[in-house]
Amino acid sequence: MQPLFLYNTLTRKKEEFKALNPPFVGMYVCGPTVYSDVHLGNCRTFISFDIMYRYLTHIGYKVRYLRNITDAGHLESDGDVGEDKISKKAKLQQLEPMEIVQTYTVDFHKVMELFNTLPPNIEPTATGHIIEQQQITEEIIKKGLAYEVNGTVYFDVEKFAKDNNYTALTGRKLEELLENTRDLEGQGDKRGRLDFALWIKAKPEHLMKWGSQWGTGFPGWHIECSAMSTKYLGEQFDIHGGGMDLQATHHTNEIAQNIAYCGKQPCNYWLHTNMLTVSGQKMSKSLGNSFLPRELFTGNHKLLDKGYSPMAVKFFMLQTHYRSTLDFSNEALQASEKGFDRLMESYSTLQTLTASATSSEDIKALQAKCYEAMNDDFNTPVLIACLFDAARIINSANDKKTNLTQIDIDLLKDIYRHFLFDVMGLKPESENLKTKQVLGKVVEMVLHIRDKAKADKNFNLSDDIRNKLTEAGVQVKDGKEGSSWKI
RNA sequence: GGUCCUGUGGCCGAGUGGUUAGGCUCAGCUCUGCAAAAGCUGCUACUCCAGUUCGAACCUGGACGGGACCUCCA
Repeated sequence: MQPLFLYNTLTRKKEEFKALNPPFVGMYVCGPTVYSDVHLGNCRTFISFDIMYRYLTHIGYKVRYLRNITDAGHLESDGDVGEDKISKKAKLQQLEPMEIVQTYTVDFHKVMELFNTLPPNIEPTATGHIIEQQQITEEIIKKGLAYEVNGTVYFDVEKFAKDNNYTALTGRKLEELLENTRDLEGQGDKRGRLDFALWIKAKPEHLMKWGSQWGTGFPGWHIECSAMSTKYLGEQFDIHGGGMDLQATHHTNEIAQNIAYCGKQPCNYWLHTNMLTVSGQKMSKSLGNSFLPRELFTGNHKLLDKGYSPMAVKFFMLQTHYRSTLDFSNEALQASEKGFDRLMESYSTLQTLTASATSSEDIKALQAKCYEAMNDDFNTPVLIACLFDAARIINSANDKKTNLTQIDIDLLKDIYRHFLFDVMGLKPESENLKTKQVLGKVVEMVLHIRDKAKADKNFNLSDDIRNKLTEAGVQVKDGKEGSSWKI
């Protein structure tokens, strides 16, 4: 087994990974809330953890990878004010809450498939684990670390913090947190300002609600992850992941819940992915500066010059380490797109190389560098740099400027297969997409010629072009702003 | 305001106390009927100030800039 080092948020250091029960590894990643389209930040996080999953598997671990679907329970704010996001949207659109959930879950899966990520081994839903969440809540009350007021159950943070390090994940001081927590209106019946809800009493108009010993309500924001990770990975497992924005609140509270429930730290390694930015600002739903994966693929967004294929976007993301912020720009995307094409082209070239008797390159060393990169906290940018070295060697060999033995050629094929395809989950662009892009350009060109004809008042020609295009299945529409077309 | 992270060449982005990151762009060369592709070469960077050190982009302190979290978000 390769010695693997990863950066642990809990210790703020790179540590060698030691599985609790090798070769088995339990990994939990906080999944999406399915009340609207996934945006790219979500995608980046899930792509990052997909690659960790793939790499752990590649070096021989048997991984059970869980990623939940949050289909209930998230509030507009952390108190008992606000509304369940899903039922809010449902009321807005006159739909059943589960209809919203279904729509966005299906869409989420489609997008993740476009990015060629593997499905998790288990993808549990919050609504499917209400009982488990209630049981944990009940147990925490029994331990004296939660209390019920008017049908809502709160976690007693300050009491918990007396015997436990509540802020272990952030390294903050509890006193400072207490001082700096803003005084929000409608904090309800909380005793402490840091207390958070495990179970929330539902108002009559609330759509998603369940019966419980505390009355009709719904689960709090953090409890589902504790419930589902415990159920499927046990009280202690290896890796817990999520976006950095979850670190301070969601994960901190999740750890507190688990310790309160069973007295154990839920997991050894906490991994956090950094944010996506647009023009230097965090891309987020609430800021409204996010673009949807589909908008990125089609280029149908005011910030984008053109569309980028899912694989080009993924490659772009992987050229930055997962713990660095990644800024989206047209230039950067285009640079990645070209680089990705070149890399893929070199793989085709590799298939046609003829072997020499001797080798002038050290392919074994290159392979070792690839492993070294991934073993260093999944450093995909360095891995990609190594693959570009491979591409240069392949192209040189193709130009007969360097020599490779058959053994080296086979080894290069292994490197591409293992790292580019198996670990990073990249794949050649589908012909379909490329054909479409080319077709689009051809049609634009024909229409450009037609515009010239129109300008010269050569309407015989321009009409002929339009008729022929229509025959071919391309509908041309002339508007004030020029011609547009669709298939 | 508090806590933390960060500042690298035209752009994007790795990185280690002394040795080439890599990609894209640009220029030149080789190849080519011309291009394209590919290869080679070049443009050789580390916010500023001070300190530690034989030596710092990499360590320490300060300044300035950017960002995240503290409030729903991956």
